[in-house]
Amino acid sequence: MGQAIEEFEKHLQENGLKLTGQRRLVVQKAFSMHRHFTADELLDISRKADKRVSKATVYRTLALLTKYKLLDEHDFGRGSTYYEQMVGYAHHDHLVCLRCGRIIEFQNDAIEKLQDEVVKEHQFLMLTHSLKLFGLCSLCQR
Amino acid sequence: MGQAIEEFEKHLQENGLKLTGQRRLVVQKAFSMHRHFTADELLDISRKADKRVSKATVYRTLALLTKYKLLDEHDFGRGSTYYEQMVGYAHHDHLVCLRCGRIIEFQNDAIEKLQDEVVKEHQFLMLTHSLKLFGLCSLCQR
DNA sequence: GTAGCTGCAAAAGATTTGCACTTAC
DNA sequence: GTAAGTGCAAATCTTTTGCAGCTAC
Repeated sequence: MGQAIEEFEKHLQENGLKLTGQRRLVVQKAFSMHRHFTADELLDISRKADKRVSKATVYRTLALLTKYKLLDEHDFGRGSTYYEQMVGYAHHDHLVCLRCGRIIEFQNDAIEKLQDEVVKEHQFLMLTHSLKLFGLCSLCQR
Repeated sequence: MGQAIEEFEKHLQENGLKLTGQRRLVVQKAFSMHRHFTADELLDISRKADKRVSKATVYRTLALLTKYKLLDEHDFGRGSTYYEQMVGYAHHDHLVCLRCGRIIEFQNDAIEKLQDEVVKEHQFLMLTHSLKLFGLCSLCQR
Protein backbone atom coordinates (compact mmCIF):
# COMPACT_ATOMS: atom_id res chain seq x y z
CA MET A 1 0.00 0.00 0.00
CA GLY A 2 2.92 2.27 0.75
CA GLN A 3 4.06 1.41 -2.73
CA ALA A 4 0.78 2.58 -4.21
CA ILE A 5 1.05 5.96 -2.51
CA GLU A 6 4.60 6.35 -3.69
CA GLU A 7 3.61 5.59 -7.24
CA PHE A 8 0.70 7.97 -6.99
CA GLU A 9 2.98 10.71 -5.70
CA LYS A 10 5.43 10.09 -8.52
CA HIS A 11 2.69 10.52 -11.11
CA LEU A 12 1.40 13.65 -9.40
CA GLN A 13 4.86 15.22 -9.40
CA GLU A 14 5.42 14.39 -13.04
CA ASN A 15 2.21 16.24 -13.81
CA GLY A 16 2.72 19.19 -11.52
CA LEU A 17 -0.09 18.10 -9.21
CA LYS A 18 -0.21 18.13 -5.43
CA LEU A 19 -0.47 15.43 -2.81
CA THR A 20 -3.04 16.83 -0.43
CA GLY A 21 -4.16 15.34 2.84
CA GLN A 22 -7.45 14.30 1.30
CA ARG A 23 -5.79 12.57 -1.62
CA ARG A 24 -3.41 10.74 0.66
CA LEU A 25 -6.28 9.51 2.82
CA VAL A 26 -8.48 8.44 -0.09
CA VAL A 27 -5.61 6.59 -1.72
CA GLN A 28 -4.71 4.86 1.53
CA LYS A 29 -8.28 3.71 1.97
CA ALA A 30 -8.61 2.64 -1.66
CA PHE A 31 -5.58 0.42 -1.35
CA SER A 32 -6.68 -1.08 1.93
CA MET A 33 -9.95 -2.30 0.37
CA HIS A 34 -10.42 -5.97 -0.31
CA ARG A 35 -10.84 -5.63 -4.05
CA HIS A 36 -13.89 -4.33 -5.93
CA PHE A 37 -15.35 -1.26 -4.29
CA THR A 38 -17.56 1.60 -5.47
CA ALA A 39 -16.93 5.32 -5.19
CA ASP A 40 -19.63 5.53 -2.56
CA GLU A 41 -18.10 2.78 -0.44
CA LEU A 42 -14.75 4.50 -0.63
CA LEU A 43 -16.36 7.78 0.39
CA ASP A 44 -17.96 6.18 3.45
CA ILE A 45 -14.76 4.56 4.59
CA SER A 46 -12.73 7.70 4.01
CA ARG A 47 -15.19 9.84 5.93
CA LYS A 48 -15.04 7.46 8.87
CA ALA A 49 -11.40 8.40 9.18
CA ASP A 50 -11.87 12.07 8.42
CA LYS A 51 -15.13 13.88 7.83
CA ARG A 52 -13.40 16.47 5.70
CA VAL A 53 -13.47 14.35 2.56
CA SER A 54 -16.07 15.13 -0.05
CA LYS A 55 -17.70 13.01 -2.67
CA ALA A 56 -16.21 15.26 -5.34
CA THR A 57 -12.69 14.61 -4.12
CA VAL A 58 -13.26 10.88 -4.03
CA TYR A 59 -14.47 10.88 -7.64
CA ARG A 60 -11.63 13.16 -8.72
CA THR A 61 -9.05 10.99 -6.99
CA LEU A 62 -10.47 7.80 -8.47
CA ALA A 63 -10.21 9.38 -11.90
CA LEU A 64 -6.52 10.09 -11.34
CA LEU A 65 -5.79 6.63 -9.98
CA THR A 66 -7.50 5.08 -12.96
CA LYS A 67 -5.65 7.31 -15.39
CA TYR A 68 -2.34 6.31 -13.82
CA LYS A 69 -3.41 2.66 -14.03
CA LEU A 70 -3.10 2.13 -10.30
CA LEU A 71 -6.76 1.13 -10.30
CA ASP A 72 -8.88 -0.76 -12.78
CA GLU A 73 -12.50 0.14 -13.47
CA HIS A 74 -15.21 -2.49 -13.94
CA ASP A 75 -18.84 -2.47 -14.89
CA PHE A 76 -20.45 -5.54 -13.38
CA GLY A 77 -23.89 -4.44 -14.51
CA ARG A 78 -24.99 -3.14 -11.14
CA GLY A 79 -25.38 0.54 -11.81
CA SER A 80 -22.17 1.81 -10.27
CA THR A 81 -18.60 1.48 -11.37
CA TYR A 82 -16.42 -0.86 -9.36
CA TYR A 83 -12.73 -0.25 -8.77
CA GLU A 84 -9.94 -2.66 -8.01
CA GLN A 85 -6.32 -2.08 -7.10
CA MET A 86 -3.75 -3.04 -9.69
CA VAL A 87 -0.48 -2.25 -7.89
CA GLY A 88 1.24 -5.56 -7.41
CA TYR A 89 -1.59 -7.48 -9.03
CA ALA A 90 -1.41 -9.05 -12.45
CA HIS A 91 -4.18 -8.53 -14.97
CA HIS A 92 -7.06 -10.92 -14.60
CA ASP A 93 -10.64 -11.37 -15.71
CA HIS A 94 -13.87 -12.07 -13.85
CA LEU A 95 -16.69 -14.52 -13.39
CA VAL A 96 -19.72 -12.65 -12.04
CA CYS A 97 -22.55 -14.47 -10.28
CA LEU A 98 -25.82 -12.85 -11.22
CA ARG A 99 -27.59 -14.19 -8.17
CA CYS A 100 -25.33 -13.65 -5.16
CA GLY A 101 -22.96 -11.13 -6.69
CA ARG A 102 -19.87 -13.20 -6.01
CA ILE A 103 -16.93 -12.31 -8.19
CA ILE A 104 -14.32 -14.90 -9.04
CA GLU A 105 -11.06 -13.86 -10.63
CA PHE A 106 -9.19 -15.88 -13.18
CA GLN A 107 -6.17 -15.61 -15.39
CA ASN A 108 -5.84 -17.39 -18.68
CA ASP A 109 -2.78 -16.76 -20.77
CA ALA A 110 -4.08 -18.73 -23.73
CA ILE A 111 -7.06 -16.39 -24.01
CA GLU A 112 -4.78 -13.38 -23.76
CA LYS A 113 -2.62 -14.74 -26.56
CA LEU A 114 -5.63 -15.27 -28.78
CA GLN A 115 -6.76 -11.73 -28.09
CA ASP A 116 -3.38 -10.47 -29.22
CA GLU A 117 -3.85 -12.37 -32.45
CA VAL A 118 -7.30 -10.93 -33.05
CA VAL A 119 -5.95 -7.45 -32.48
CA LYS A 120 -3.05 -8.04 -34.85
CA GLU A 121 -5.35 -9.31 -37.59
CA HIS A 122 -7.28 -6.05 -37.41
CA GLN A 123 -4.19 -3.86 -37.13
CA PHE A 124 -5.66 -2.62 -33.91
CA LEU A 125 -3.59 -1.22 -31.04
CA MET A 126 -5.04 -2.66 -27.85
CA LEU A 127 -4.84 -0.45 -24.77
CA THR A 128 -7.14 -2.27 -22.36
CA HIS A 129 -9.52 -5.14 -22.47
CA SER A 130 -12.31 -6.60 -20.44
CA LEU A 131 -13.62 -10.14 -20.31
CA LYS A 132 -16.52 -10.98 -18.04
CA LEU A 133 -18.40 -14.25 -17.80
CA PHE A 134 -21.82 -13.81 -16.20
CA GLY A 135 -23.87 -16.64 -14.77
CA LEU A 136 -24.44 -18.62 -11.59
CA CYS A 137 -21.69 -19.68 -9.21
CA SER A 138 -21.54 -23.25 -7.94
CA LEU A 139 -23.49 -22.41 -4.77
CA CYS A 140 -26.25 -20.51 -6.54
CA GLN A 141 -27.00 -23.36 -8.93
CA ARG A 142 -28.48 -25.15 -5.89
CA MET B 1 -36.94 -8.20 -39.41
CA GLY B 2 -40.30 -9.79 -39.90
CA GLN B 3 -38.78 -12.76 -38.17
CA ALA B 4 -37.84 -10.63 -35.20
CA ILE B 5 -41.36 -9.34 -34.78
CA GLU B 6 -42.74 -12.84 -35.03
CA GLU B 7 -40.39 -14.06 -32.36
CA PHE B 8 -41.24 -11.10 -30.20
CA GLU B 9 -44.94 -11.80 -30.57
CA LYS B 10 -44.39 -15.43 -29.68
CA HIS B 11 -42.63 -14.48 -26.45
CA LEU B 12 -45.34 -11.95 -25.62
CA GLN B 13 -48.07 -14.53 -26.07
CA GLU B 14 -46.26 -17.07 -23.97
CA ASN B 15 -46.17 -14.52 -21.19
CA GLY B 16 -49.69 -13.19 -21.56
CA LEU B 17 -48.45 -9.82 -22.82
CA LYS B 18 -49.85 -7.70 -25.65
CA LEU B 19 -48.48 -6.58 -28.97
CA THR B 20 -49.45 -2.92 -29.06
CA GLY B 21 -48.95 -0.51 -31.92
CA GLN B 22 -46.12 1.20 -30.06
CA ARG B 23 -44.33 -2.04 -29.39
CA ARG B 24 -44.65 -3.10 -32.99
CA LEU B 25 -43.21 0.19 -34.19
CA VAL B 26 -40.34 0.27 -31.72
CA VAL B 27 -39.39 -3.30 -32.54
CA GLN B 28 -39.54 -2.61 -36.27
CA LYS B 29 -37.27 0.38 -35.86
CA ALA B 30 -34.89 -1.49 -33.56
CA PHE B 31 -34.45 -4.21 -36.14
CA SER B 32 -33.95 -1.81 -38.99
CA MET B 33 -30.99 -0.16 -37.25
CA HIS B 34 -27.50 -0.82 -38.49
CA ARG B 35 -26.22 -2.39 -35.31
CA HIS B 36 -25.32 -0.65 -32.04
CA PHE B 37 -27.85 1.97 -31.09
CA THR B 38 -28.86 3.67 -27.85
CA ALA B 39 -32.32 3.97 -26.31
CA ASP B 40 -32.32 7.64 -27.17
CA GLU B 41 -31.48 7.04 -30.82
CA LEU B 42 -34.24 4.47 -31.04
CA LEU B 43 -36.66 6.93 -29.46
CA ASP B 44 -35.79 9.62 -32.02
CA ILE B 45 -36.21 7.28 -34.95
CA SER B 46 -39.44 5.85 -33.62
CA ARG B 47 -40.89 9.28 -33.00
CA LYS B 48 -40.07 10.32 -36.54
CA ALA B 49 -42.48 7.65 -37.67
CA ASP B 50 -45.05 8.28 -34.98
CA LYS B 51 -44.98 10.97 -32.32
CA ARG B 52 -47.08 8.86 -30.01
CA VAL B 53 -44.12 6.85 -28.74
CA SER B 54 -42.72 7.74 -25.36
CA LYS B 55 -39.30 7.31 -23.87
CA ALA B 56 -40.81 5.04 -21.21
CA THR B 57 -42.18 2.68 -23.82
CA VAL B 58 -38.87 2.54 -25.64
CA TYR B 59 -37.05 1.61 -22.45
CA ARG B 60 -39.71 -0.90 -21.50
CA THR B 61 -39.66 -2.50 -24.93
CA LEU B 62 -35.86 -2.68 -24.96
CA ALA B 63 -36.00 -4.45 -21.61
CA LEU B 64 -38.36 -7.07 -23.06
CA LEU B 65 -36.31 -7.56 -26.21
CA THR B 66 -33.19 -8.02 -24.13
CA LYS B 67 -34.90 -10.44 -21.80
CA TYR B 68 -36.06 -12.51 -24.75
CA LYS B 69 -32.51 -12.40 -26.13
CA LEU B 70 -33.58 -10.75 -29.36
CA LEU B 71 -31.22 -7.91 -28.51
CA ASP B 72 -27.83 -7.83 -26.82
CA GLU B 73 -26.81 -5.03 -24.46
CA HIS B 74 -23.33 -3.52 -24.47
CA ASP B 75 -21.48 -1.03 -22.37
CA PHE B 76 -18.82 0.56 -24.53
CA GLY B 77 -17.88 2.99 -21.78
CA ARG B 78 -19.75 5.93 -23.23
CA GLY B 79 -22.39 6.56 -20.62
CA SER B 80 -25.35 4.95 -22.35
CA THR B 81 -26.16 1.37 -23.02
CA TYR B 82 -25.87 0.20 -26.63
CA TYR B 83 -28.15 -2.41 -28.15
CA GLU B 84 -27.60 -4.73 -31.05
CA GLN B 85 -29.92 -7.14 -32.80
CA MET B 86 -29.25 -10.81 -32.30
CA VAL B 87 -31.94 -12.41 -34.46
CA GLY B 88 -30.11 -14.20 -37.22
CA TYR B 89 -26.73 -13.07 -35.95
CA ALA B 90 -24.22 -15.29 -34.25
CA HIS B 91 -22.59 -14.26 -31.00
CA HIS B 92 -19.53 -12.11 -31.49
CA ASP B 93 -17.24 -9.81 -29.54
CA HIS B 94 -15.98 -6.28 -30.12
CA LEU B 95 -12.95 -4.14 -30.73
CA VAL B 96 -13.73 -0.59 -29.63
CA CYS B 97 -11.70 2.37 -30.89
CA LEU B 98 -11.32 4.86 -28.06
CA ARG B 99 -10.60 7.71 -30.45
CA CYS B 100 -13.12 7.52 -33.30
CA GLY B 101 -15.63 5.21 -31.67
CA ARG B 102 -15.45 2.65 -34.44
CA ILE B 103 -16.62 -0.78 -33.42
CA ILE B 104 -15.25 -3.85 -35.11
CA GLU B 105 -16.87 -7.21 -34.57
CA PHE B 106 -15.04 -10.49 -34.41
CA GLN B 107 -15.71 -14.11 -33.68
CA ASN B 108 -13.17 -16.46 -32.24
CA ASP B 109 -14.19 -19.99 -31.46
CA ALA B 110 -10.92 -20.83 -29.75
CA ILE B 111 -11.50 -18.10 -27.20
CA GLU B 112 -15.06 -19.30 -26.64
CA LYS B 113 -13.80 -22.81 -26.01
CA LEU B 114 -11.26 -21.59 -23.48
CA GLN B 115 -13.99 -19.63 -21.72
CA ASP B 116 -16.02 -22.81 -21.44
CA GLU B 117 -13.05 -24.49 -19.81
CA VAL B 118 -12.59 -21.67 -17.30
CA VAL B 119 -16.23 -21.86 -16.40
CA LYS B 120 -16.09 -25.61 -15.98
CA GLU B 121 -13.05 -25.38 -13.71
CA HIS B 122 -15.01 -23.11 -11.41
CA GLN B 123 -18.23 -25.13 -11.61
CA PHE B 124 -19.84 -21.98 -12.86
CA LEU B 125 -22.93 -21.90 -15.07
CA MET B 126 -22.31 -19.27 -17.74
CA LEU B 127 -25.37 -17.41 -18.98
CA THR B 128 -23.80 -14.57 -20.94
CA HIS B 129 -20.35 -13.18 -21.49
CA SER B 130 -18.73 -10.06 -22.75
CA LEU B 131 -15.31 -9.55 -24.28
CA LYS B 132 -14.23 -6.12 -25.37
CA LEU B 133 -10.82 -5.02 -26.59
CA PHE B 134 -10.35 -1.26 -26.29
CA GLY B 135 -7.68 0.68 -28.14
CA LEU B 136 -6.99 2.48 -31.39
CA CYS B 137 -8.14 1.28 -34.77
CA SER B 138 -5.72 1.19 -37.68
CA LEU B 139 -6.78 4.63 -38.93
CA CYS B 140 -6.53 6.32 -35.56
CA GLN B 141 -2.97 5.14 -34.98
CA ARG B 142 -2.01 7.63 -37.74
C1' DG C 1 -64.43 -6.63 -19.16
C1' DT C 2 -59.96 -6.48 -17.52
C1' DA C 3 -55.16 -7.16 -17.20
C1' DG C 4 -51.78 -5.12 -19.34
C1' DC C 5 -49.97 -0.63 -21.70
C1' DT C 6 -49.14 4.08 -22.43
C1' DG C 7 -47.52 8.90 -21.92
C1' DC C 8 -46.21 12.15 -18.85
C1' DA C 9 -43.73 14.17 -15.52
C1' DA C 10 -41.42 13.32 -11.51
C1' DA C 11 -38.01 10.49 -9.18
C1' DA C 12 -33.95 8.03 -8.72
C1' DG C 13 -29.03 7.25 -9.05
C1' DA C 14 -24.42 7.93 -10.35
C1' DT C 15 -21.23 11.16 -11.64
C1' DT C 16 -19.66 15.90 -12.89
C1' DT C 17 -19.13 20.76 -12.46
C1' DG C 18 -19.07 25.93 -11.09
C1' DC C 19 -17.41 28.62 -7.74
C1' DA C 20 -15.46 30.97 -3.78
C1' DC C 21 -12.28 29.66 -0.45
C1' DT C 22 -8.00 27.01 0.98
C1' DT C 23 -3.41 24.94 0.65
C1' DA C 24 0.85 22.47 -1.06
C1' DC C 25 4.87 23.54 -3.08
C1' DG D 1 2.67 33.79 -4.24
C1' DT D 2 0.06 31.09 -7.11
C1' DA D 3 -1.58 27.22 -9.50
C1' DA D 4 -3.95 23.50 -8.00
C1' DG D 5 -7.31 21.37 -4.88
C1' DT D 6 -11.42 21.35 -1.91
C1' DG D 7 -16.31 21.15 -0.26
C1' DC D 8 -20.73 22.17 -1.31
C1' DA D 9 -24.70 22.31 -3.77
C1' DA D 10 -26.52 22.42 -8.09
C1' DA D 11 -26.45 20.47 -12.54
C1' DT D 12 -26.23 16.52 -15.80
C1' DC D 13 -27.51 12.39 -17.80
C1' DT D 14 -29.43 8.02 -18.20
C1' DT D 15 -32.87 5.09 -16.74
C1' DT D 16 -36.96 4.00 -13.83
C1' DT D 17 -41.42 4.63 -11.80
C1' DG D 18 -46.27 6.18 -10.12
C1' DC D 19 -50.43 7.04 -11.85
C1' DA D 20 -54.70 8.06 -14.33
C1' DG D 21 -56.51 7.14 -18.60
C1' DC D 22 -56.34 3.76 -22.81
C1' DT D 23 -56.55 -0.71 -25.49
C1' DA D 24 -55.53 -5.48 -27.08
C1' DC D 25 -57.33 -9.71 -26.46
